[in-house]
Amino acid sequence: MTAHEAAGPTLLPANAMAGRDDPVDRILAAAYELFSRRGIRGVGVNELISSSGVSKATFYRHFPGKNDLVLAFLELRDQVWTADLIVAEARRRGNTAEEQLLAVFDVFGDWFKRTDFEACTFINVLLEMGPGHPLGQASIDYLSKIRGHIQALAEEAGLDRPEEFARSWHILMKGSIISATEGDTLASRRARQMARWLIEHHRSL
Amino acid sequence: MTAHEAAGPTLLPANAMAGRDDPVDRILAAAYELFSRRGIRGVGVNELISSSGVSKATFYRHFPGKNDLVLAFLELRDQVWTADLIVAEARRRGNTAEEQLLAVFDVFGDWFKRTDFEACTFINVLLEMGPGHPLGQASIDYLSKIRGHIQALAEEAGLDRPEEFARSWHILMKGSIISATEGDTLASRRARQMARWLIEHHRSL
DNA sequence: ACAGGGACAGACAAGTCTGTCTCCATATCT
DNA sequence: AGATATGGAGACAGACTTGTCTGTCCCTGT
Repeated sequence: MTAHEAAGPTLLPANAMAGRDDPVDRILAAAYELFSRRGIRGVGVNELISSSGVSKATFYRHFPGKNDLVLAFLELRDQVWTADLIVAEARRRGNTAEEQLLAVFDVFGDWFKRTDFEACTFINVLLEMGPGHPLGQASIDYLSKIRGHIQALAEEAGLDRPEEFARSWHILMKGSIISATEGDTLASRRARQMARWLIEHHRSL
Repeated sequence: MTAHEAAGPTLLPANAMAGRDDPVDRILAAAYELFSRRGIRGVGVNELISSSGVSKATFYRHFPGKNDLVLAFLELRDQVWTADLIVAEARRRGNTAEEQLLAVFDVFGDWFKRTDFEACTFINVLLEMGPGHPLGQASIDYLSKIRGHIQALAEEAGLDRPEEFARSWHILMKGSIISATEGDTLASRRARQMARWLIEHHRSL
């Protein structure tokens, strides 16, 4: 076991991590790029290491297996895509909580138009591996985390039954993503319209 | 074997276990069973032939390659699942065209509760292979065929802008399927509620 | 009766995958 | 300086994958 944490604080000089690129970062960057675009089974370890300029031994020193890298990738995707790209951007675009909710589909609209649009990683992995697989389960957890963001916004907006609201809302999000993958770049507008009706019915009670 | 043909309306075609003589039928039956449950890349040719009791030479005599079998499987799935299990059943359950439209989500509700629920094959293959792959394109075609059924019902119901209606409706169908894959068996009810609002807004010209 | 086609069985080729291993260079710590 | 840890490059193993090929059997048409 690589036991180097037993030493005191900052026994490693600062230039050790400042000078070169961390191999873990390079691996994760390559994993994000390749897994997002071509799925899990569509990318092999050999391509992963050659694409990140890391040796195979180094790869397996930092990750016990491919599955562990996928788990790290999903975590990274949750931070980069879910939190920073979707939720934070939607909160930035709207003033009220309701506006921020609807802005999710405006962000989707821009996202759908991107040439490198690659659908939702968590849905992809869930369907690719199945709900029984550990990676499928992890994807389900991250999807429910997305639903948690929606539920939080619904509570801020004072909407009725926020958990049920978030589940219905999530149906619109996922459905529009699949439709966009089919080529319907206007799916975000259709989902946004239905989302507005959903808000109205959770407002009056 | 997986004993699930004993319970009620099975997802398998009636001749799945029957055509004991024709090798093509056996291959297609095994393909339907395995591809539906574990995806395309999750099932190899060797398992396919051993599961159907057909020799490898026989397999390749009838299908030039695995892709051709997948195309035949998608066609079979369109007939068995889309046409017979969903559309025909929904039309049977409702009296008016509007009732038949809403009945789609009632059929979904029963389908979601099945233990062998395996999500929508066309979505699975589309996300697994990508929109650029021939199999992904074929899946897109079959998905648009499903949308055609919805559009036809919308026209029978005299709804406004039936093509746009069908696209929005399809978002609800696909989104609820993903949610059901995550474990939300009540996704059909949520989608049905939103579907009702969609009908109302396409009724008033 | 006999020839031929279809099907079964399985070896085999060529390539893929994940994961382990060795060899060597380099950089830091004692 | 010597010891230790980390990195790159790549050979290697074993288990896959798709697809081809060689046999042997059986069933059917003439």
